[in-house]
Amino acid sequence: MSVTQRHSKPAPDFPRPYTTVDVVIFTIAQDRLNVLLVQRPGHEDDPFPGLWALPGGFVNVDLDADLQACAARKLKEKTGVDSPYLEQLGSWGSALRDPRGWSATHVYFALIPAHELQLTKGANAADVAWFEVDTLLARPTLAFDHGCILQAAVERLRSKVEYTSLPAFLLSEPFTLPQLQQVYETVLGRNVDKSGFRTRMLAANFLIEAGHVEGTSNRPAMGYRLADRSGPVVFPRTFSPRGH
Amino acid sequence: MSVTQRHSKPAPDFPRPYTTVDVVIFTIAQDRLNVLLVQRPGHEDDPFPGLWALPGGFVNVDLDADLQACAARKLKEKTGVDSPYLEQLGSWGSALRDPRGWSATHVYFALIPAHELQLTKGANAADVAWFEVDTLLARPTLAFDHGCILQAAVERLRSKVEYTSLPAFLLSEPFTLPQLQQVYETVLGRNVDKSGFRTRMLAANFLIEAGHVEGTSNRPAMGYRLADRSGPVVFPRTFSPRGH
DNA sequence: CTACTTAAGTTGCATTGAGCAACTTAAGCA
DNA sequence: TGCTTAAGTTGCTCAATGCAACTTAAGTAG
Repeated sequence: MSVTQRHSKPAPDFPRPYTTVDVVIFTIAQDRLNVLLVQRPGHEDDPFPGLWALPGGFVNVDLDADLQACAARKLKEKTGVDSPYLEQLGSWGSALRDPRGWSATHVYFALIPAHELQLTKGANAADVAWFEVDTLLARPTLAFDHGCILQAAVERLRSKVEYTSLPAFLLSEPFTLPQLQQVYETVLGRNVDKSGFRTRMLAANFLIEAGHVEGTSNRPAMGYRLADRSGPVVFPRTFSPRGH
Repeated sequence: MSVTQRHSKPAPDFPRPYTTVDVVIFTIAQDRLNVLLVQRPGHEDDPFPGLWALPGGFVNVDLDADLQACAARKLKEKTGVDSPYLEQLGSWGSALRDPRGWSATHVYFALIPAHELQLTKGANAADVAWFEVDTLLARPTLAFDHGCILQAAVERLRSKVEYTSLPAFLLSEPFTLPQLQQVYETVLGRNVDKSGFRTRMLAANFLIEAGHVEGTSNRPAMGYRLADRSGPVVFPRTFSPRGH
């Protein structure tokens, strides 16, 4: 089915920029923040041949009802994941970012639990891989302006982690408070106090107890699920208000 | 001069959505938050004839080096203001938001000091006017999805006001701390404590003393300028962390 | 069966910033 | 000279954080 419609009077026919959507897909693996990248085809006349890039592509006016749906489609194509946390990051558009001409990309970022996906055997599965974010930021050699975009995404994620429950979307349910704390510390890049952390999380009232989870060889921890998977809760204060 | 360039191999020629930029321009007038709107032409075959809309329009690939420059151009055309605070809000794109076809708009929001502009005698000056934000939000009858966009802009502004120095960009320099507090209270829609407010503002270290400002008939207040007009500072805590 | 280890979870205290309210200061004006 | 007004300060209470020590519940080894 098509989502296009009959036009009324067409708009004045300026040359139109390319319209694309890219997705910054984060996960945690081995206590590191990782991002999914796709290798561009090696043909000489493609832009940035062989370089790694964020998954994305042109908006398809026949398939995509809106930008968010387009981002969800691209995410599903690359990861098989269906409805993760998906938030708009912003848009980047200029005359020079794509050698083929004026283009604007609408960027979303997604959080998916580690191990919740198998990189699909579909279309171009071989060209898809996880990369450690810190490594990428140290030597950004991505296609287009995707290095800048990744940096902006990481900054947004780090800043929201200071005062929201976002990191919970990086864990599969049920998860324990120590696991959640570990994710916070990984993303923030510093340790947080255990007792304060627990007080805040439980006071924010977004966790539902889900029975004990067996540990390896010590006291079992309480498991939790999210009361509402549609979005994070906002804490009244940031972590470490005194500035670390 | 043109900002376009010679294409390398053209991209696969999908039908391209329309690409537009809209600007939500805020100011304070009579202790109310106001936004600038433009009345659409009355021709029957234009979309939303006669309705009020956010200022904006199609990206011009020959004039606009990038999206932010396009927003700055549109702002200058409507207000004559040159370099106010300008921040990207996000993008809205779908098959149905414009009856002419699939379109995506990149939205910016601007803060300009009250009285710093004269609505230009230029092009369509007669069709430009300020509207009280609270009134508009109560009965949203704007063109396209501009009602939703305005609501998102107000939410973003209110939320950032809780923990940044953004409201300072709504005042012309030099301004006093009581004036700044008044702007905070207007945007937040509630009163804040005087002594706490002053402590926070001065501790954040973004204000530079600029001599006393004469009052009407009472103790004169210290005037201040911004140390850095490129962006707001972020406070370590929000206002009223105990939740009002 | 008991003691040791590990990690989960709790408790107690000093510190700090917010909230509130009263107070002092510096101007104009009658 | 004293009143009015608004700017700016001071002091107290309260609650959340930061830090550190403590208790609890499991597995495991002798």
